[in-house]
Amino acid sequence: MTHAPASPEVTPFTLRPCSLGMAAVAVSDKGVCAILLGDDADALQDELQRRFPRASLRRGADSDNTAAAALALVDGQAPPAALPVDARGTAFQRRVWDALQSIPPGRTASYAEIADTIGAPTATRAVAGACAANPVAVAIPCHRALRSDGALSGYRWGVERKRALLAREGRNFP
DNA sequence: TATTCCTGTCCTG
DNA sequence: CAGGACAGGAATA
Repeated sequence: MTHAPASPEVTPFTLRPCSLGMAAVAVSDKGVCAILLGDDADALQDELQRRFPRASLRRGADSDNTAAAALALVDGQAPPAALPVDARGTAFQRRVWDALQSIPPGRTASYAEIADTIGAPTATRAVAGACAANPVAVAIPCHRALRSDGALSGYRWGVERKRALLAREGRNFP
């Protein structure tokens, strides 16, 4: 993401504890545009501001339906309706994110398999980079991407959260 | 198993 | 515009 998204002046967001720690959820007029996880509320807000440098963040999404659905998803509940996602990124990143969306809960894929799926079989490492750039945790299931040898590898918001998400979906790791 | 090299994309100076 | 960082993977010894 070279330049700032030409987002509207005001981006409503909400910040609250969840089963995975603290979650920050921001919504645009097109859907949820950020789901960030962490431990510290202030740090999360800083990260949100870093992702949307031109947006003036406004804390007021607490009663927003989309934000509520996103938080339900983070807590492991099925959202009442399909959750609209507004994931901004480069063309390459969106191809990776689309591929991730096609992995059902309880299943996983290796970075190499994803690279193959999007037609860039030698770009496995770039795929990992795109996963790390995923702005919408859980909604785009980048936690279902594993290394070819089955190892958990890494997770932008902590390997422990990745392990917890996979365990919730029925996959357990030592 | 550990080391080394190759890899594509994105960010920063 | 160049250089470096990286959630990988394959080849090598």
